[in-house]
Amino acid sequence: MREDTVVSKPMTSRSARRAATQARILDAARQEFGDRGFEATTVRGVARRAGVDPSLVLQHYGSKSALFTAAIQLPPGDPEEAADHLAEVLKVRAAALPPEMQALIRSMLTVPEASEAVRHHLDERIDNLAAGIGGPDAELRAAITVSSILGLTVARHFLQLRAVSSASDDDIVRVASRALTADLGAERSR
Amino acid sequence: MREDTVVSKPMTSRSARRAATQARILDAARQEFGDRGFEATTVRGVARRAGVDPSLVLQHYGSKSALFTAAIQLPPGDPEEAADHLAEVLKVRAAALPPEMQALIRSMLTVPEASEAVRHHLDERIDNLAAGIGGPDAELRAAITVSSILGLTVARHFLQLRAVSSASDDDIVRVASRALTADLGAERSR
DNA sequence: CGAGTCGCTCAACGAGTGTTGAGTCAAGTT
DNA sequence: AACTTGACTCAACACTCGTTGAGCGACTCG
Repeated sequence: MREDTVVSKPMTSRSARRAATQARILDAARQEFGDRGFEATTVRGVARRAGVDPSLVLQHYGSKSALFTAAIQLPPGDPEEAADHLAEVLKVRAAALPPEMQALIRSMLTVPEASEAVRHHLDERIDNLAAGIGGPDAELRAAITVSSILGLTVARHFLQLRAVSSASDDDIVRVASRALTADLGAERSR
Repeated sequence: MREDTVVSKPMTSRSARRAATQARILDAARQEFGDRGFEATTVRGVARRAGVDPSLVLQHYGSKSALFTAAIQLPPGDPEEAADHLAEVLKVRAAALPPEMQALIRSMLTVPEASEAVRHHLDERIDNLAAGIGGPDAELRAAITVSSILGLTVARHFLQLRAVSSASDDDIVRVASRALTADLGAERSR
């Protein structure tokens, strides 16, 4: 009910310490989910990585599923600022995806909740992009662009395809930007 | 089932019958792996779907992992004939992916063996496509094209993105072909 | 400084898993 | 017809999982 913003009590010892371990558990969960996926991740494994007893994990998050739900929450500001698809492409540059994003994508093919989250996330981006480009088949072309970025992300960060792993970051961004905007650009410049 | 046993063929009852149930088990395995992924698929579930005792599944295939290996084998002729990337795009048309392909893709993010199989499969296609288009960054551009097709496949058959699920098959093929060949086409028509 | 709160650990349960060896019974062989 | 083969089932093992309730012990507070 009430948030723990009690000024009279020292925040460093009790509540802060609990919040710290809670955050440590969440971090461990994101890494485990991101590395192994939902099914192969065990509560015991998360606890081990966090240096904590397995039961404590459930005292904090209730269940493995609830822990997963918490682990795949994306920071809210992130997707909005990237309304431009070019900025999306640039995200491929990062050597490693943000942990929550990696956890989300890793399980998107096997866990309905993750699948739905990715679907909504991408649908939103498609709408934003489609509104920007206009023209016939705007939504479909936006969907193709966004799907391509998804495929590129999977190929690079999860499958490690040779051609996209050996190439430099700059090359990927340059060539991918040109390829994915060749169709959209024609519409824009006229 | 009683009819089946009594009225069955007098030709080869022993080996042929065993081969038939082996094939039935494999089909059931492909569906289960394709629907749930490797981890969530149980030997008991496969056996139930095949109408067979769980232990028989392992008598035929040795282990769950070996069964998975058998289930994700792609027919050999298929990938060769699709050297042209345009034909690849057309594969998106199919309402449902071939069962072994679906099983393969479903687990590609969580099972190393599946991940490696997809990686090799796509690397091969990239090489074929790159050899065909030539020019600077040929391999990288081919990789982007192939990755885009992967993303489109995932978006359509696994995530069911609104824009690619609601659109007609023909529209997808038409718009996707144009988008993905816009960059390559310039090089071709030189 | 003693009482109590509370973050945390310990030990255990029940369910479900992959896997195995022995047993069953019809099909095939002599 | 008697015997053998082999496809298949039954029952069980060993293990890991998520989850739970009781208990410990350090820290907080009156």
